[in-house]
Amino acid sequence: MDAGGDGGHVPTTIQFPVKLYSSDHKPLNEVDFFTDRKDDIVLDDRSKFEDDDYSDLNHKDINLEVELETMRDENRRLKQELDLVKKKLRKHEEEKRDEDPKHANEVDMMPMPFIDLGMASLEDENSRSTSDGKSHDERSRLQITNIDGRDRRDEILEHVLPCSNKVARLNDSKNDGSIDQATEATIRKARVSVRAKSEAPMITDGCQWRKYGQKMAKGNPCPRAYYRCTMAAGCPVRKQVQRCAEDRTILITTYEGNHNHPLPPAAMAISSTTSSAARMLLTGSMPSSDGIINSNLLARTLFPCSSTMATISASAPFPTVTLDLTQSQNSLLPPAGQPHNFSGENNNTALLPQIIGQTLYNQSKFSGLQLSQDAAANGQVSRAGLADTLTVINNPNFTAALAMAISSIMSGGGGGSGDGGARTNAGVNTSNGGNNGSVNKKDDEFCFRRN
DNA sequence: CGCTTTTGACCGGCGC
DNA sequence: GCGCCGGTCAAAAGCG
Repeated sequence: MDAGGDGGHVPTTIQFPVKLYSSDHKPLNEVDFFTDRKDDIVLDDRSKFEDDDYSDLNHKDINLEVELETMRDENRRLKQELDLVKKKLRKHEEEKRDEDPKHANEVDMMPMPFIDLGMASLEDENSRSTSDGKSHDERSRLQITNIDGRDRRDEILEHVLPCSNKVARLNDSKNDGSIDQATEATIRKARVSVRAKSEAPMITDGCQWRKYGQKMAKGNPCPRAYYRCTMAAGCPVRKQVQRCAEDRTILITTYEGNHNHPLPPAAMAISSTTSSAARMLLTGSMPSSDGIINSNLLARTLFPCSSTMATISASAPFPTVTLDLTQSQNSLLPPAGQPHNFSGENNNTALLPQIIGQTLYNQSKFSGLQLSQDAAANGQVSRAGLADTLTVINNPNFTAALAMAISSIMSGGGGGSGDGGARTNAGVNTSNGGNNGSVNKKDDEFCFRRN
């Protein structure tokens, strides 16, 4: 995300709502995705496309059919892979339970092999909370490599890094740990941007920052300030702060990187959220431009109760998640002139953790499957949405990342009450990348906004 | 005096 | 190769 892109993109909204049904017309959210029925998912497009309509399918439609079929094949393959992994996991779990009953629930909590989710603070927490003394990172690697006795990291990596052609594939890095480094490098490039109305020069997010630079960015009369985390020596986390060009009351804070030190609870929520979002952005993608769509699905999955909030730019080299709090400012943010405080130290505090916690809480209840009730009500469908959905739910990293995100929020005190209403307008917005004379043409943004 | 901020210079990536 | 641009560095200045 860059200044120009932040500064007033007005995305064109194209809706791709979708409701999924299994082959026996059972709503998909009631379907066990980890059964064979997953392959039988069909799109309930009857409300939109009558049979006669298919005769009018143009080449794009046909291409979509081909893509969809390809996607189904891929899903079958992934499912078989997943089944195999599940069997191995069960076996592993049983063996582990036999060995040491106190580990009995460990696999349940992390039901799939997953890449290091890498939030330093969470790793710290995990390492503290586990009795075997292994860090989360260590255990992740063990799971990846020991599930069936062979190294599966390449396969998993295929799910993690497909969205960026510029990220080196690590075919030669099976045994030296460089996968983690490369993944981390990619993750570091992923950014999370928070848009919030504020008269204060900087939002209070619980961390200590030192300003190390300021630049005028093209297309924005407001300077962009660069900050580095100073809570620990060598902490790689940086953030950029800039006012929106079109509405200077909007403060845009862009975070990049993962802290290498424990965080205070105040900073924990936003840090883990940005990290989780960034990782989900990267993990929920496909090898083509469709990856962007998947990322959007993640956005509306991750933030089901606030479709105006989540914006994801998945394009390389800096995929970016934007949390737009300006839409809900009246109820969520303190009055103009007061610094925003996400630290949970006063009455209106923990706002961001609350938002995120609530959305993740909702997500945890709906498992990411009840994606578009509104869409179904409107009778709108999308084949791209189907492929999109199938890929995401087939991605082991999705669940793992989601679980980690949820656990991070819960442990960070941002659980939120949750309204249970995972409603979302599954609108996929596309901007032309020229948002307000965009500085960075590399970011093609796909946004969600309530119409 | 030590820390932070400011600000011009420098560097690397990218497009033409 | 050149220019543009974003990002970073580091010396100087400011501040408590």
